[in-house]
Amino acid sequence: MSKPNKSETKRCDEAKSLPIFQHKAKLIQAVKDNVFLVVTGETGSGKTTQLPQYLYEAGLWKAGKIGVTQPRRVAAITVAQRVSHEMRCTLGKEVGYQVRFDDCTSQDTVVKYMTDGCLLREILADPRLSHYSVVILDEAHERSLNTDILLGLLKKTLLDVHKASKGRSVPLRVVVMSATLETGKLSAFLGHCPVFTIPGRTFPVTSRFGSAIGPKDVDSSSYVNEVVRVALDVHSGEMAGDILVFLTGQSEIEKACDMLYEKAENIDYRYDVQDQTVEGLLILPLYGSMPTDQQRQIFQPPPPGIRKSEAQQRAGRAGRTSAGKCFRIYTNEFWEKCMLEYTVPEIQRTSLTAVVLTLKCLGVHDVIRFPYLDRPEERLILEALKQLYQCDAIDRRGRVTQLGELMVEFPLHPGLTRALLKAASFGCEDILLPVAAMLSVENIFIRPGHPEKQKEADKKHRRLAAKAGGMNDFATLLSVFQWCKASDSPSAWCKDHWIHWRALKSAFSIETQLREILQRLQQKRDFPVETFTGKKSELFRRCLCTGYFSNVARRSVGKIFSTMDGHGTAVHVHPSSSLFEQEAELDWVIFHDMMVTSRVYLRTVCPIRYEWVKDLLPKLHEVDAYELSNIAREEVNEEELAKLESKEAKRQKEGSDEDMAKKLEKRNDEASVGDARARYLQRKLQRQQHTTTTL
DNA sequence: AGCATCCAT
Repeated sequence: MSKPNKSETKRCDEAKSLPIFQHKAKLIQAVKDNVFLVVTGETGSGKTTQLPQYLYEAGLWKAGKIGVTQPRRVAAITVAQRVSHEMRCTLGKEVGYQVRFDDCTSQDTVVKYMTDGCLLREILADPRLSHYSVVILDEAHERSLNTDILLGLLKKTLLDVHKASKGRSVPLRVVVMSATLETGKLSAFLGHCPVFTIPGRTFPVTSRFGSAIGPKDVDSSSYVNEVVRVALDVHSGEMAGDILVFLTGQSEIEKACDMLYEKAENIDYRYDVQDQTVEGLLILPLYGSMPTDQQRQIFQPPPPGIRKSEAQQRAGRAGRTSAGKCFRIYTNEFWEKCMLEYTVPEIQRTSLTAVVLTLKCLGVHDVIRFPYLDRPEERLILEALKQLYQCDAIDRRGRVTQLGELMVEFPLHPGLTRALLKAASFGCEDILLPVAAMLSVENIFIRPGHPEKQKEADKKHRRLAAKAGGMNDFATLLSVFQWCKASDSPSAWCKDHWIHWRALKSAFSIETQLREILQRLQQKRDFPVETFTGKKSELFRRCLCTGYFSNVARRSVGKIFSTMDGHGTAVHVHPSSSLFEQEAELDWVIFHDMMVTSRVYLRTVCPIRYEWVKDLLPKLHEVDAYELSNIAREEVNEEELAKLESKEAKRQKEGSDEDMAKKLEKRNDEASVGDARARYLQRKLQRQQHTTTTL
């Protein structure tokens, strides 16, 4: 008897003992009978691993692939591994996965796990998803931006029966899997589709609050210490059993592991980032191997932004095999006063520029009335539309331009893509590709907590910036990329210069990916080619200006800058910038992003000359954003439209010689008129939306 | 004079 056989049998028994197994036939029927189906069940009910297998066994794959999306890469990969194991096939054959930089699928793949972003990319190439028989959106309650967009797209495409049958012999089926809390809302959104609940066996969980973290400690960043302290208390004071600890990220997990190792070498622990409901899960078996129905214990730190709904869901994990206890490290008062009920969905708190371009490229022109599960503020949509117009991705009627069709191919913020394409048109993409990649990864500069080491790191970083020419943070990023890449030992180089090697490695992969996309697009006949006539030393910054001219700021008094986006926000150069303390020498700058902490800071900054943006700046204000979303033509009457057009003509006549800053101030009044109209339209839309969902 | 979330294409 060989070991693999034994474990396979065990795994098979495990699958049959899962709560979902008893509902197999009914589930398959429910998927077959409905275009939309919501499935809910506790973590561990087996819905993620088993449902796709049931659908496979039922033969759905013959009509097209069974696709399953996950909000996170690790989840997509590890679930695919497990399912291929359970189905006894090689990963990448019948069962595969696709995440960015890692496509483990083949011609034979019929059960495909992937990130939600990957499926969105696939829809761009094949809007009808003609290779799929069923798409399962998993973890919909997490409300990731891409899952929300997929939900809206699939609703829009499939609820329209006419469209659904067009170009497809078998209608696509959509299963949305979610935690119990969100199912009513999801069902209503999807035309009141049925909800299939997999009842889970759960045992009572008693929760108790801690004493260390109260309302005054909202910013407490050292909560890991408290977690470790409570873990050790539970370890020595409570009955035997497993302990689960929820932590916010990889670095917190590492920190906790280090501390535990220092304080209690005898504890056997491992961490596991495969769990789908948390970012990191630390498992501490207390006394060697445990019986399975041991009392389970959990405690929850208050990571910045954790919500009551998430905390409650996690506490439920303690009651999966027997009664359990949940130890929270924060006080009852903290729970009452500091924690929100739910997370604001990502779609309502992020820049929508890239998403709106994707929608437009998919033929969704009226992006304001797109069916959003939770509608983002109209202001955010209009802002995205304006930015797309400004970087030539859409024309003034809101139609995607040839350039926009090229831009959507890049996994970048459209402004950055615009700068890259400008450089490519001059044949100098080599200076922009690394910058685009470096701006796509997390901060590459390490800043240790230890004061001495911090000084040392800051010094090294300043030296790098100076060596790169100084006074241009974009150029610093380019140089760091090139130096590291050219080094004999890139990882040692990073260590020496206090640079995140992991971040740089991913910047290298991203640069390669961007280069490949660019090369593919350059084969096309309509790829823009231009000749640069200015000074060679200005080429780099001129390219950046093409993409970033909506991020222009001008120094007003002292170290205070004012943004030129019409808001006139007072901003400062971030202390990490090579332009910090050089403000007196500056006049106009462009910046990559703004960060709000004690002040509004500009991060990644570069000085420019006013002449470079002079002709571009009026574009920030000359257009009516409603028209960009195709709403003006349908909603505003003829008279209003005529008024708008004459106003626009007047603006264009104003010319650009007058002092830009003064002009922008003047427009604040005009903006308030626009706002009033925006509110009116918003109300009207809400009424319409209400009618749609209650139909 | 003073810097911080995480995930994803």
